[in-house]
Amino acid sequence: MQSKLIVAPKKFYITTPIYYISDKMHLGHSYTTIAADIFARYYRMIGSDVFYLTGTDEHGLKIQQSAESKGLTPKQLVDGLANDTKQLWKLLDISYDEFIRTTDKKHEELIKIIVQKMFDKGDIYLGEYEGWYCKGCESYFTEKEIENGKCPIGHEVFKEKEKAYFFKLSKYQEWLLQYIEEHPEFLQPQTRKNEMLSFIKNGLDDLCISREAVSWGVKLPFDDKYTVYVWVDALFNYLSGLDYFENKEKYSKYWPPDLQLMGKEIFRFHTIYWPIFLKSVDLEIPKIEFAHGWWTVEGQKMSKSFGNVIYPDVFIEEYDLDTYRYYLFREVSFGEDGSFSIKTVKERINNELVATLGNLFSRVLTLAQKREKTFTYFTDELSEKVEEKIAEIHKGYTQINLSKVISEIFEICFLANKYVQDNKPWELINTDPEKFDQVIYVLLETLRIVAVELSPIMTKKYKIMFDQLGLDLDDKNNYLLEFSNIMENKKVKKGEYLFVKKE
RNA sequence: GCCUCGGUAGUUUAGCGGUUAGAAUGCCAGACUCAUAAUCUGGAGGUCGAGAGUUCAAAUCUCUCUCGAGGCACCA
Repeated sequence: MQSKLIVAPKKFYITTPIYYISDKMHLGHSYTTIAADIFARYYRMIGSDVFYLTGTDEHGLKIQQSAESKGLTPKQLVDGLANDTKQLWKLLDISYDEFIRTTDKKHEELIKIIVQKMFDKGDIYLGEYEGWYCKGCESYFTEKEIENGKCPIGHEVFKEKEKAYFFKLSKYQEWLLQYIEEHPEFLQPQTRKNEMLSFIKNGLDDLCISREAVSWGVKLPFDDKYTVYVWVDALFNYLSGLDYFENKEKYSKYWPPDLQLMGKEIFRFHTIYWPIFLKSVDLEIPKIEFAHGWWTVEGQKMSKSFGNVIYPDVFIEEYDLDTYRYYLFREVSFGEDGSFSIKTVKERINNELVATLGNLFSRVLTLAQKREKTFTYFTDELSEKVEEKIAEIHKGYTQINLSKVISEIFEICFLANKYVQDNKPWELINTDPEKFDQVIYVLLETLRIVAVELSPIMTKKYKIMFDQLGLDLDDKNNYLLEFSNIMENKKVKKGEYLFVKKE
């Protein structure tokens, strides 16, 4: 798409974290995944070469134990769960280009090569790990996890020492600080960046990257008594997902990631370990790491024990997918924590989706159909304002501000509603048919732009909008983001309501 | 304990040195009838957490206090 208002980057590589698949994916997982999907769809639409990667993290003790208790092999267990996850993403209309699993052969191979590289470089050394060990769980626990000398399941823990491999994080501390300083966009939002900076300045300890008790994982290439620490394994999915070793062309086209989205709980791994690991193996650092907030539900922390976990598939059955995708990014400012409540869901539906957006479509299409003809290109002050909004929406994407994107789209709807009110086309049709035609053209073209701007967010409804506007989904020109003559000679046909009220 | 961020109309919030502090929602009144009782206009509602300072000028910068949220590692 060639718009005079927008400059599209040549390529756009966006990622979500790989999700640990011991549980069913909930609101939180879908939040990150849909956010990435919106970006991917937008950049694809404006003409960037997009690669969108998501996937699952499938190694570790939890999986190992869970499989045992179910009488399955770990691989059998994760195959089923990965499949469930893919099904859910399909239901949510996630347009990922690649679904990487840490149990994929290409991933496991890559991890071995990477770890060997780090080792050869001298960044990994054999040392001694000391921690609280639980014999029952065959695992070490952190100070935080231990309560009264007991592990989370209640076994007694003991201080134990064992040989283990460490990565020299400390060696890269100064480099990382300088890198962050020289790349102000690297870590966002600012408040999370500050936290990371103070964390680094407190001094980085070397990181234990081997696990002796975990057999379900990638073996260390230089010592197969151990498997590799989960975060080394997990982070490099962003590289294996690009087929780093199999397809250099793909890698050189997309690397480094332009935007990596995640929840704030794993920001540290992405802002400290990740760039340092990449530096260790001489790879380019991603452009932006962005941490979004957490959702509470009706003011309460979302957790299984409260029984208030929101599952997207359940929500969608009651409402619909586009409402879900819309609500998540309308209700809270991206980056902040948010509160999910049915009351605000209904308010958003009734006030915004129905009254402002749906009704605007409805009234304009009715008016347009009063003259049984098509309309010719015209511009006026509304078309100018709409173009300003197109630029603002683009800015919203570049600033990683999806709330701005949505509110600017609604600004267009407000402007259009007012324009209808001011011009009184229902009178013009009798008093000044020529003016009527001009007003309707401007409105129809405005609706087209609204539909286009909504398409990354509302992956189903925009199709209905296109259909009613007489636009062809497959015609690339129809997605143009500037005020154009596309709506000339288009036969509009009013159909079903876009959204219906919820009581 | 140390560090970071925030406290703006009933509610959610934008603004982060310069015209009467914007918006959405809720409330009140009016207009309109193309439209999903939708839309548009107007109104009420803010000592911009408290205090002090810097400045010609502060919601916006500095300091103190206060309330709230978050971070302080190996989370398998």
